[in-house]
Amino acid sequence: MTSDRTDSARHYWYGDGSERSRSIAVLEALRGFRAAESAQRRRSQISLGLGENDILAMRYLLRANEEGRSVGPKELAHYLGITSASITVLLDRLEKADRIRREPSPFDRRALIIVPAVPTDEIAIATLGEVREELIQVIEALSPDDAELVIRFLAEMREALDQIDNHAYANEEHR
Amino acid sequence: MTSDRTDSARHYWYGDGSERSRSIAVLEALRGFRAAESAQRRRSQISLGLGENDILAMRYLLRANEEGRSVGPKELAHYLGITSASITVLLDRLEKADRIRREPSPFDRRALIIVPAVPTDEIAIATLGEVREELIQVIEALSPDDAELVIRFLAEMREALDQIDNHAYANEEHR
DNA sequence: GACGCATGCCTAGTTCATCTAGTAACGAGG
DNA sequence: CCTCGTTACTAGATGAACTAGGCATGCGTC
Repeated sequence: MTSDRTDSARHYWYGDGSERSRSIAVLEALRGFRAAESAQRRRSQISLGLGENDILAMRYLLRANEEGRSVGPKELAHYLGITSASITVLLDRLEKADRIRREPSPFDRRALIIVPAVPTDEIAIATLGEVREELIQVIEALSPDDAELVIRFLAEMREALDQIDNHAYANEEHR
Repeated sequence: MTSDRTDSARHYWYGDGSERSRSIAVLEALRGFRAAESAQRRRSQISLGLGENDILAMRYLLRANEEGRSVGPKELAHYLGITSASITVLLDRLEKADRIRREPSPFDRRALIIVPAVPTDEIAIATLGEVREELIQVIEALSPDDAELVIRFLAEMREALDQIDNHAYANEEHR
């Protein structure tokens, strides 16, 4: 296994106007946003008693459910990037809180399918959960076209991330 | 086994064209990106042995250092949104790994200043660290103006987040 | 100068979500 | 039947955060 990978294009520091330096500036901005967001999340003590991964899991499940697709623990674990042991505990939590049910898979008696036990609107709640007006204002300052651009950019970044290690559940089809 | 991938069926239940729904779509996109990013981070086991907050801390320190500003544990803790107890442990880790030194503050003998003990280039490494070409490609597909827009948007979101709970350290490093 | 209170960092002990390792049941193939 | 890989779970350990409290120093007041 070639475990190197840090050898690629390591041109140090920016300041010029190259594409590379623009890319780094964008990555910096993303990371800065992430830092601020998780700091804010910690400061406000995660209101709903739902952890980060719990919310992400519910979003994934509800969306899959809307598409008529069923999801098992393994797929969910891979999506979240956690191990099979962790997903079991996570599902225990969600099941105890009556947010999901575990049902036997009709095709494979070892496997489960996870059925969300809350209305789809809950996605909105989970998404909005702790949204502050301050953020909404920043977003609404964007023109519709700009908002569209931001959304598309983030979605493409997400897909790129998903494809980095993920050969099992994401067929490529590069957009 | 081969479960279909759901590609962008981004039809939301709130599919009107209102400003509110645009805002929610943007928040969704941000959260989706975050999900993918942290999953990816976990999958690739955080190459450097540095945790998330450790990297953010080093970035903050190195940048402050470049600006000729010195940072103490308290400020850093507030930036990361963690407690003073946690920052002590974090600094212990970084100091043991020879990434920082603790030096007495010349002004206040109770206080410390934290001096990064690695070259500034390390910012680039910390930023690029696990960056894959896939992401760079997405970013480079943006026009310069669009990249500018994305950066500005993310910076404004970060500021909004900082201001939600944060009245103390409103230092801005926005360049 | 000596007191009281505030501040900055650290220590001790706990909690919580993750991990690794190992187990039981099932599916597919010889 | 056996064997091997897969799926979900259990048990115990780890690590990074938290709360509560301790010491030293700084600063205002007498």
